[in-house]
Amino acid sequence: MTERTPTEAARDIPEATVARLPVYLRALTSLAESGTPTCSSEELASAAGVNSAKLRKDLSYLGSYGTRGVGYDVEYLRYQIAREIGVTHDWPVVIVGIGNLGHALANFSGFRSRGFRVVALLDADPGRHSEQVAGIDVRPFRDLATIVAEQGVAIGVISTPAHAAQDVADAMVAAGITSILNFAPQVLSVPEGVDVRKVDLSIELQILAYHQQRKASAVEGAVLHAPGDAGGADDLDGRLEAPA
Amino acid sequence: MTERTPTEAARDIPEATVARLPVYLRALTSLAESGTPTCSSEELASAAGVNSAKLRKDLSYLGSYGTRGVGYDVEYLRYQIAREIGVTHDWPVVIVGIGNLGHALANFSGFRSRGFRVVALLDADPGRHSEQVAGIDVRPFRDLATIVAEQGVAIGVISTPAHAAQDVADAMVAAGITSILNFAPQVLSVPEGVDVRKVDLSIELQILAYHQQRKASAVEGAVLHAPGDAGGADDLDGRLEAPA
DNA sequence: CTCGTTTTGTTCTCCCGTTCACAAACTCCT
DNA sequence: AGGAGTTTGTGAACGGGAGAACAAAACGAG
Repeated sequence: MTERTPTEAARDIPEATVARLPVYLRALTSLAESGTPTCSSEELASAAGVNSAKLRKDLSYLGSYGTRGVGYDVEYLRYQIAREIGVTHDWPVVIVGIGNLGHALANFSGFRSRGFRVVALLDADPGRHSEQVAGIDVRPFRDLATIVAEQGVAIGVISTPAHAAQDVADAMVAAGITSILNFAPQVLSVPEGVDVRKVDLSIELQILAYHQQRKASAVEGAVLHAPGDAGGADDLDGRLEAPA
Repeated sequence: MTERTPTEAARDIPEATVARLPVYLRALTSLAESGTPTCSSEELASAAGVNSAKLRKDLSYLGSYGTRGVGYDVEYLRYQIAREIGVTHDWPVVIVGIGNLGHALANFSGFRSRGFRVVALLDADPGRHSEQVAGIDVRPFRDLATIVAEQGVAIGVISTPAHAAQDVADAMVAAGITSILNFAPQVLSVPEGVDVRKVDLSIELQILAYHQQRKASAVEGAVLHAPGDAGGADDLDGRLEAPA
């Protein structure tokens, strides 16, 4: 790996590893707060809820930041991970769609403390433009392009109802945003080069329900529910909207 | 495998497939609403944002519900998937931690419309017990066991601050809940047989930030930021809490 | 200085998931 | 009835990630 400079880091970190780095970061932060100066891969792994072999392999993609026979320096490793995933920068973020979820997101302290700064809250509904949420004025959605350009925003959060999400995404892309976090239950189509991550509350519950159903039927051995409810699909109204 | 009954379905559906079934379900619901009677794997795949080969393979785990040369009957397939993941049942759910996020979750119409019924909102703070959220009274956290037993609750949602999450999880497990959806930024330890899924808002943003950082440095070729900010870790205050 | 202990970093193997490619099966048209 | 055109379902190749296992490296005791 031939000595890489601090700014240009390892070329290819596996996606699965990238997804775990923030977890390690949090565990390290917690260790640092409790005054622990160093930790072994075993300790850190258990704090992060993963296998220690996996942890060591993940960290090895970043470089050799540990000391054999000793472990990892908590502060040092924390900084290395933070730098790698970019939370030492300041990331301006816009949130579009200030319903219940948008409210919660705007107030979420976890964003601020991780280097994410909410620079604007946008909503298409003029009725909301008088509000202030988390000390930030709610502004008209059409101001998006201006704000993005002025503040150099690269990351946008969508917390609108599903039917509005694609339009918002299009506007974000047009304004120059290249990373989108989508909370609306809607598949977004975006051009090449734009990253979208989706968080879908009801999907997570449905996955749990699937496993729960299996656990239940494994136990009771298919005793209870009558199978023949052919009209069972009717209780699906099918509507799924993010909070208004 | 030798004619399985409706209730006890295919034995082993891959986890990755399970996670996509709700997406297919939503796409099918949308197609049904627009009056489409049948669809090809290509159409459904594009509506769901996946590859058509993957879609067909996923569906093949459920059975042969399509017709070669024709496609899938939208209503029929929708019901089959709904039954498979269990959303034809009614799932009572409790939400613990009625802060900003808990509010948003309680109001989220996507839960109700998918067969999830919020039977109780719980919070440890007595100050909230006078409130009503989404037409449901907020009740004391200590009522958890009673409610779970009376209503047959199997699924619990945690939207408390991180420091309370483990205690809540323990109480849920003790009360008989075996599926937990955790929004608190905290690794939960639970006994064998209990499923936990976590949704972590700030982790998603950090993953985006990582890729964004790489995009940026790929473009500007490491021109701008001065590397030598050794104190860079300081702007991480490290606190991460769910909305109070 | 040397040996034993601890813990990292890495290699190797296995498994899961994705994708390709094609045969089987169905419809429609003549 | 038969053939052309479609579309599903699946076998097989491929790639990436998980976990075990071990060699390399650091520390400490004597």
